[in-house]
Amino acid sequence: MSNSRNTIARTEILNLIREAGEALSHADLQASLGDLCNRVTIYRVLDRLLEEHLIHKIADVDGNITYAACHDCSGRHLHNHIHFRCEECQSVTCLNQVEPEFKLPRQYVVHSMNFTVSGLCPKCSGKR
Amino acid sequence: MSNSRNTIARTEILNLIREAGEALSHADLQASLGDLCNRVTIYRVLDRLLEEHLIHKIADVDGNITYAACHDCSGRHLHNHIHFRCEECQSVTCLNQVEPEFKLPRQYVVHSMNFTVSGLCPKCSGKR
DNA sequence: TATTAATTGCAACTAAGTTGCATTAATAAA
DNA sequence: TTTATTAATGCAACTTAGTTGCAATTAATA
Repeated sequence: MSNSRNTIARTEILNLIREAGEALSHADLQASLGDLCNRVTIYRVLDRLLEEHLIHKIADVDGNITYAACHDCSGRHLHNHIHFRCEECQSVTCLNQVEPEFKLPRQYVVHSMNFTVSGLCPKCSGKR
Repeated sequence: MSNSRNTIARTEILNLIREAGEALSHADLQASLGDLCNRVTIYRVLDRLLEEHLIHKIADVDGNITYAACHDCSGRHLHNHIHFRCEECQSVTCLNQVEPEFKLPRQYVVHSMNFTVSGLCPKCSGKR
């Protein structure tokens, strides 16, 4: 059971993230939401949605943070899929079907992963 | 040929990064350097070292940036090894021997990668 | 040694994220 | 339905991270 409340800001932010074709930054959300809520509220709602495993956080190699919807994280919240950041159109997308394989020495305990590849997305590489 | 100059700040920063057993943040460097140079200089030296492919940049899932030495990047500067961030001791290390395997759809053009796994490092997982 | 341009320090600035606190409002209980 | 409880919000102020312009300095070359 959750004591998280269904507020307008929460509903709107979750909808925006779920319906976006790509991962959204705090700035993206703020632009879309206009004055529906304060920018601090956006930070706090994002924190809650992360805790509730409804969204996940993505950092590219420069530390830029974006957020994308979780698809099936009720059980485990591992997100071992690859994210792609396009250097041309700046979009960040989840490649849910691409799971990297790797093997760490036994003593390492893995809690979470952040795999981001940068380059040109299909749309932008085609334009060249 | 390079028109980059061998200054005291550059030499010291590169030494610190090369001799550290783990990746260093701007704050780590500033703490070690004391007043050897201005904090702005550290940012600028790091940018130069990145351009010269002597170090690489690592972002963990929270967007925290650290820097580690490159080992053999004269040819390609791809850094497709895994980085591990320990949630206990906060250290970030390069696992140079661990290269993840994955396959992107053909249209994607890859320029750089950022793979960071978080959890407990061998030292900290042993203490439990 | 003199010249040139890369590098630095400084101050001021922008951008990103956090905190405390009074107010508002979603939910559960009466 | 009304009331009580406490999660959530707005606001202002703050911290932290990184950037920029410019004058002064200094490494490297001639």
